[in-house]
Amino acid sequence: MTRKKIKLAYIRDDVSRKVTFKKRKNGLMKKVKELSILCGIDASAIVYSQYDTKPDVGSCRDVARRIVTRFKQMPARDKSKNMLNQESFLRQQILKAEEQLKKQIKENQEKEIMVQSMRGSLPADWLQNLSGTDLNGLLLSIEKNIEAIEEEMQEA
Amino acid sequence: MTRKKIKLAYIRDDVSRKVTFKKRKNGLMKKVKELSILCGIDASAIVYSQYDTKPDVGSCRDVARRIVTRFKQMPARDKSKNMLNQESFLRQQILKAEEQLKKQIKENQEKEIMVQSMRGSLPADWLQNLSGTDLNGLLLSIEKNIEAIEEEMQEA
DNA sequence: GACTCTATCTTTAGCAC
DNA sequence: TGTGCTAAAGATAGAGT
Repeated sequence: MTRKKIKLAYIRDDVSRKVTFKKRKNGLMKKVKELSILCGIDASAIVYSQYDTKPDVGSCRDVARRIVTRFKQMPARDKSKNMLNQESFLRQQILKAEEQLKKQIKENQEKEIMVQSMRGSLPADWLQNLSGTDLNGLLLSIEKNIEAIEEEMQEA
Repeated sequence: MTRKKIKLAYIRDDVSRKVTFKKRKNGLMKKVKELSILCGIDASAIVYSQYDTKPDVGSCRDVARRIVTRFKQMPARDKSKNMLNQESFLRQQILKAEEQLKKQIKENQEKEIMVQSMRGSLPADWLQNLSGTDLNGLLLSIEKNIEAIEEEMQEA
């Protein structure tokens, strides 16, 4: 039995790539969950792949559980007090965020067109996975990567 | 030296929580990168925390590199052909996604109000971290968790 | 394919500086 | 705060079922 370490490079063999993907995706989601619990923070991982129809999002149920637990533990009067104070503040913040979001989408039109073009070089099976819901996440990840992509294009 | 295993629970001690956070965040980002490279897929992790002003996003430069590499390797005629075909298709998809996004935001107003209220039970330092940019991500993560939160609330 | 097993590799908790 | 160390805990590659 040779259980050696593998090189950090694209796995050519289809079977072992898929097996590795499944194992490591599980491992990653576990790590996300652990980090979230241990440090009391919100963390999530998003994995787009040919192997799943939808992008797999490791969000942590325990985050929700923690929020609700704290809410239940609060005395009733503090609950309503807190609710009212925070609500107006957060309402404004969310409205502001929505405006920014729309503005950002508009401003990114040109960039998106460029990215769309580049996506022409992706495997066809990737494109088949693009459903309406997937695309929101796709836009997010493209946005995150867009600076790196632009740098790479400079060198071309 | 006692290097024992730790329980999977919130670390009370401020110092060791922060140290653990830093170490594990690095580990997580490394894992994301490895999965992405080994399996040729797009993966990213988002970590919101008190320790960083902005949410830390582990997107993979190598994803961008791979896209551009494939693009450069393509014969010129295929490039333009591919660009045109994909562009119109993806343009439509993106427009559709934008509409859905706006609609979704509107529909989620009620849910958001409930979540805002629940956020009243969060530590004050979380709230201080809410900048305009953070909120987009926050909305995303709340959206991901909202079903879990609602289930928890049923039991309350 | 989806499990199990386990030798080996990798991550990290607890310290020390 | 940051960096380094190391033993133990944990993840996983390869193989078998």
